[in-house]
Amino acid sequence: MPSDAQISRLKPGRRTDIRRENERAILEAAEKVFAEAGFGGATMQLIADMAGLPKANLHYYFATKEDLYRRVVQQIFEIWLDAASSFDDAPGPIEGIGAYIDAKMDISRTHPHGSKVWASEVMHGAPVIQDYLETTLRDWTNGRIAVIQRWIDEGKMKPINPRHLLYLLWATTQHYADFGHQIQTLNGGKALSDRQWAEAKASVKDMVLRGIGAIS
Amino acid sequence: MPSDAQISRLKPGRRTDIRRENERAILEAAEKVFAEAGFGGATMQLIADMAGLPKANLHYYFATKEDLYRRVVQQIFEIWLDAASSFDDAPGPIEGIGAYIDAKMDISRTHPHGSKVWASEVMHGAPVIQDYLETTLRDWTNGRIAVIQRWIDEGKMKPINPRHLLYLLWATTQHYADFGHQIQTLNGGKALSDRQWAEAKASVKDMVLRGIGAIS
DNA sequence: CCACAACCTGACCAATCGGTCAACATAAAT
DNA sequence: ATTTATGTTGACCGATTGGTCAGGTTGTGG
Repeated sequence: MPSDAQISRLKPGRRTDIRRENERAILEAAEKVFAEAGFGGATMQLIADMAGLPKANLHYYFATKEDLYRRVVQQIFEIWLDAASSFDDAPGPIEGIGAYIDAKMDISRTHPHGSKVWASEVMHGAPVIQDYLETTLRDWTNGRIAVIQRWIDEGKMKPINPRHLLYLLWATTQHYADFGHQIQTLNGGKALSDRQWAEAKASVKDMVLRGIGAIS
Repeated sequence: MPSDAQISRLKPGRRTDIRRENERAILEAAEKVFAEAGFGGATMQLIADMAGLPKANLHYYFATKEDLYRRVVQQIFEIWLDAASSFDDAPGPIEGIGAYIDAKMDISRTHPHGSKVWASEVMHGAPVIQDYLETTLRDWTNGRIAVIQRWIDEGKMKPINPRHLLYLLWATTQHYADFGHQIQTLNGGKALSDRQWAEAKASVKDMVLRGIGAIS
């Protein structure tokens, strides 16, 4: 059940700002509601309440529930793609994969809702972002596999399967967002502290980098 | 959208068999529908159709949608707990964690729907299995952490953080079920073959066991 | 100041869904 | 054979939901 904390929403006078500000508030509320209730369980009324707008006003900015949902999914996808820059200009796996883990873990902490919406979307067969998987994500994946393979050829890491390394990285980093509730419960009901997050990041980096033979 | 392939359902004459067989067909259909549509998106009508029963008959065996859902979630949880036996009587991490990865990966292949339902349940804040997390799962987790710590103390693996190792194991193994659609898309739209599954299991075990210093 | 476009919203509607129920069918017990 | 408990089902209902719309308000360019 989504908490009923309302998303802050300013009321600027200028026309362009009104549109930008309302769309931002709606998207922020929608991300949270879709994450906590799923697409089918989410209601436009609840999103409207959390954004501090009447429901009819939502449909003025986003024609349908699907439109709104699609925007939320695209948002987290773009954030993840940006985080991939850490990968490119790195001299080796310690820097590249280490920075990628840092970036993905940071996103799991700052954007847990978006991560859950993405997970839910994929679990349901990616009905709205299938084309992204087949184009952008596939290209991105093949590019990183090539980079990892180069590091292997250069003897900077063991000859592991680059594809399954990527899956392990995605799975582990996103787990801290998608299964955050389970982790919190196993942490005595308390959210991970700054120190515990740092410990998590260090642990993941340590195990992964040793697992691929980049460190001993 | 769930595929409309109907669950096979026999029609035995004996009373006890009728109950058992119908409940089995309903649970099998429900697991698939809940996984593919989420709790909110699933409809009793669709589950009934897939089980080959009229909707009213569902409510004869399961009073409410929540009752049916709860049974599905408990089912996968028990399957996972059984898989943990691999952990206990192992002399060290190579055998124990290796066998655990094998078992969890096998479950991801044979019970992908159940895994997704569990993931969805946890992502939504575990509204129906919160008590399981706080009791059974917590006890189980603490028990395995103790086993791993013992292996560390005995010098059989590096002093990594046992809790985050468990999270990495859960995340990675379940990823092959929960994100199976994404993996399939990145595999040219084809489900992983037997050979590819074996490669996945070997890759995960290789990276993890080296990551914890159990192998070099 | 005026006119137009953008923005806002309460009331409403058709469709869908979880769940109920009364009537009926069948298998097992007596 | 008769009774009884269990299983089956179409029809139905109240509640909820996504989406619409007519009429109003507000900002902005001329």
